[in-house]
Amino acid sequence: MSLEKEYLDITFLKENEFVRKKCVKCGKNFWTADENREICNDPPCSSYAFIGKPIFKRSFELEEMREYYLSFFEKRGHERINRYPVVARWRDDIYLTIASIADFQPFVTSGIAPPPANPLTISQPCIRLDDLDSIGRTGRHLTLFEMMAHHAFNYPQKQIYWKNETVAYCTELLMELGVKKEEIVYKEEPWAGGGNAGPCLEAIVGGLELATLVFMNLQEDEAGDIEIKGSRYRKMENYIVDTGYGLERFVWASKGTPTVYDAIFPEVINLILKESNINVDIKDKDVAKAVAESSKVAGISSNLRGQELLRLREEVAKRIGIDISELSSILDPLEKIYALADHTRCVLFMLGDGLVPSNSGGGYLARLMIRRSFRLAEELQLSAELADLIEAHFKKLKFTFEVPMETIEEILTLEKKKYEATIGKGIKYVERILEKKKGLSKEDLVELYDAHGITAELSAKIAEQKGFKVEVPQDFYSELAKKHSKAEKKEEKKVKLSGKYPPTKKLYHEDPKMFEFEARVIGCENGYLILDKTAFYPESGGQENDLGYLMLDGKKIEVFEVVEVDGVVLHRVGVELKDSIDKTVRGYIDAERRLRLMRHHSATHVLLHTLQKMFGNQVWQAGAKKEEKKARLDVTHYKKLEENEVREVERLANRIILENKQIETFWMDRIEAEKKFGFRLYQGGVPPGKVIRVVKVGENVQACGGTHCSSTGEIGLIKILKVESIQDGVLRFEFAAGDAAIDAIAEMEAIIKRASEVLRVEPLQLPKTVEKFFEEWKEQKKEIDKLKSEIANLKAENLLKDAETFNSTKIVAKVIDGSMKDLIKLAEVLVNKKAVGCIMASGEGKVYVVAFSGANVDARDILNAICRAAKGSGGGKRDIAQGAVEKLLSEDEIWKIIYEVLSR
RNA sequence: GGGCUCGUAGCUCAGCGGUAGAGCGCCGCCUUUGCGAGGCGGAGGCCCCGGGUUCAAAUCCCGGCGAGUCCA
Repeated sequence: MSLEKEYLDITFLKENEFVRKKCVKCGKNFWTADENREICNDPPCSSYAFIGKPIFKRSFELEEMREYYLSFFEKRGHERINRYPVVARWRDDIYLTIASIADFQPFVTSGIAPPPANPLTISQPCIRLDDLDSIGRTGRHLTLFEMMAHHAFNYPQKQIYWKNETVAYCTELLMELGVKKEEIVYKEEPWAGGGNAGPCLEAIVGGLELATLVFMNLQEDEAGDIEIKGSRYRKMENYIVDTGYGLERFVWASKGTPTVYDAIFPEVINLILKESNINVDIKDKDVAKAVAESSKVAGISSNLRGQELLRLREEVAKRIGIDISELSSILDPLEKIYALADHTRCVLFMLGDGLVPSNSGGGYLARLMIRRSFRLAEELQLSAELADLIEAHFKKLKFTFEVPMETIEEILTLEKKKYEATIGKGIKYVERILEKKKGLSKEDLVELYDAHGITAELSAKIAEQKGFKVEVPQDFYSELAKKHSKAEKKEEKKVKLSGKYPPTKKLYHEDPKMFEFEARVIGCENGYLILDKTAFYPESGGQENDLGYLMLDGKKIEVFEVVEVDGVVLHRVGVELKDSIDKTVRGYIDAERRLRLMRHHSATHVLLHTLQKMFGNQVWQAGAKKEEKKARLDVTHYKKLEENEVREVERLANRIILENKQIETFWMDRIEAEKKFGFRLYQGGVPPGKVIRVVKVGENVQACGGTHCSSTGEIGLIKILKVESIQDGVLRFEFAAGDAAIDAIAEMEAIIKRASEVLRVEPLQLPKTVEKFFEEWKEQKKEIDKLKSEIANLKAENLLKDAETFNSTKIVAKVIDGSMKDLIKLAEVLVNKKAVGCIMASGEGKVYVVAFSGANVDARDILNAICRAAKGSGGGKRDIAQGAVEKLLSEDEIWKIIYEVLSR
């Protein structure tokens, strides 16, 4: 089955003289009200017609256009929704918000949770980093763009609107903006992404795709009967209107500027021009023409890398009749300016929404963009700081961000320091390789980039400055890709249930201090017992599961593990109890353990709140675990804490405990909760469902399914045990609360006590004493070394006195007491005195041998001869060789062997 | 989340199974009216930690800790 017929029932198109045609160039279907149109108008079938000739009746600034759009749909019954953050914290499959529909995946689109409004309209800032190389070059690519959208979520029992209305709205909007009906083309292009798919119409005007109207009604299913782009899909029960109108493109189309960049942030472009050493006048007619032609040509090309880019330039040069090198001298710097203007806007949203730069995870994407910006700024010899550009964007955009400009500036300052350190180190490294190898191989370039962050281009530049010719190979980046292609993904193991069970009633939510309960057995599978209700807390939200036992028919059954699968709580008992179904059991929970876990859970909320209060909104929970003995909390933050800051955190957290604030838990409509408390609710991830459980600890509010104390006083105290950075930008706090804190402190005390007992000093004197001992130990070691050298000298003199002479060389053959080190020291002295010989010493169950030669014989030959005679092995260098043997030889025997070697 | 690189003197690093090194910095002496510089000498090392292999480990292998970097 195909999607072909999906387009035929859009009566609006037929009623408004739109007819379906097949593009004579690409062969794809499109709808047009222009009876003479033969091509779909989508590049490459045609090229931009709006540059220099705006397609709307007036020009719009970003905020005007956004407001125009949102109020257009508001007037037509849509509720306006505030934007979501660009950091997609409610998703575990993507780091960044890539589309407006991403706001509502997966719970709203799958029907588990209702949408915040229906229908709704939104202008959602989105970040896409897949076309990084194209940014600035194509005139249309942006890393950050706003996707204006209206969405309608239809369910079998409740339909809002579907294809007809959607196409009608789009047509009305465009016509209201001054586009003639005949200029609009709706191109059929099936859409797929994120596990969903559906028919889609692309709205194209003047060769520019302005909007995408997706009718999402399919979901991925191997057994599905519809195939799109290689995957199989089946119909969904609910169906969703997912539209995407490119705000920046609308503004571009309204202005008809050479590039989208000129249309949306001319202020920043001008600022860069002013602060850099580029003397290209973008207002100059020839320059504008070159840029406009470049955009047009790029508009009809999809792939823009390497060779393709060169061909694009040739084409542009031919069209406007200038030399390609002249064209490049205009476009090269301009493209960098555009890219920098784009990148800094993206960085503003990333950091503003609380992303902390890091060397891995989502934070890496922020660092990637920041470093690219630094590189561009360097190439443009920009005198302004990145923060200046970001502030210019900030002032223009008038958006509100969670993280203030001062913090963004501080982060950028730190990032610059790190970047400069990396480059500085890298340059030295390149120079060292050049020194050694007199050139750079492809492998060197790959390693320099992969392990040291030095781009191949920079390496080549440094090499050139040192007088070496290095070419960056064409397949450089594919070589890299090869290195990285090995990644594998682990499947999370989940218990599979064969039967169907109703969701378990969770008694632990009703009363977190219920440690005994009665319930009915409703199932038993693979050693897991299923009850109709339970007070056993299953492992979730980083809180470990409860332990305890069940009483069934007077027998005690231990519960080893508790897990939750799709709302059903499973008690692992390790035995099959098929005949227990419908029987009543009584459950007993290990109360001490649960209380400790509860204290740790509440303490985690207190600690997180304290950190956010102290360090700002970029602090987000990045993971947490609550165990019986201790808990840990990972948070994002851009710098390491000083010892006194850790103390302060501990002090403030404990103050909240002293204030004995109330801890409330309640269920709340998720939309209402989001509106009231914002996305900061979702520190520990996003729970599914229409209503969510909210935990309020003092001022701190979080969505959380865990068990909690009833007031902060019950936590007792919080003791921070350790703060470490598990990766750049993520701090891990290990701490203990209540009893566990007392235990942890006692443990530390015991260690100190033991140490002070050994050293026989008061704990207060420990640091001083240890330092003193360490210093003394080092000094004594040096003294021993010195004495040993002196002894070696004396011994050597004695040995030489007694030594026999052979061919005017002193021969030493001796058995002494001493360690391997002593023997080698002695050998060193004797070699300097031009002696030849071999010394043996027995120790630790084996016999050490050292042979040495200060004359015309190889010490290794002597050693080998000894080893053969005394059963052993060894090796070394020409003047000193050492080894170990089984048998201690007599001095006569040694002498004889040396004599034999010398006589050869 | 996955991969890679690196932890040696105060700093920058070399050594990569067999005697722990260089440059800069530091200290002393000589030279110089002084500064700069030069000459001679010297101090300064748990070779990140723990285990293994080996006659022998800074060096090889495994684990940990720390730093850096690339990719998704």
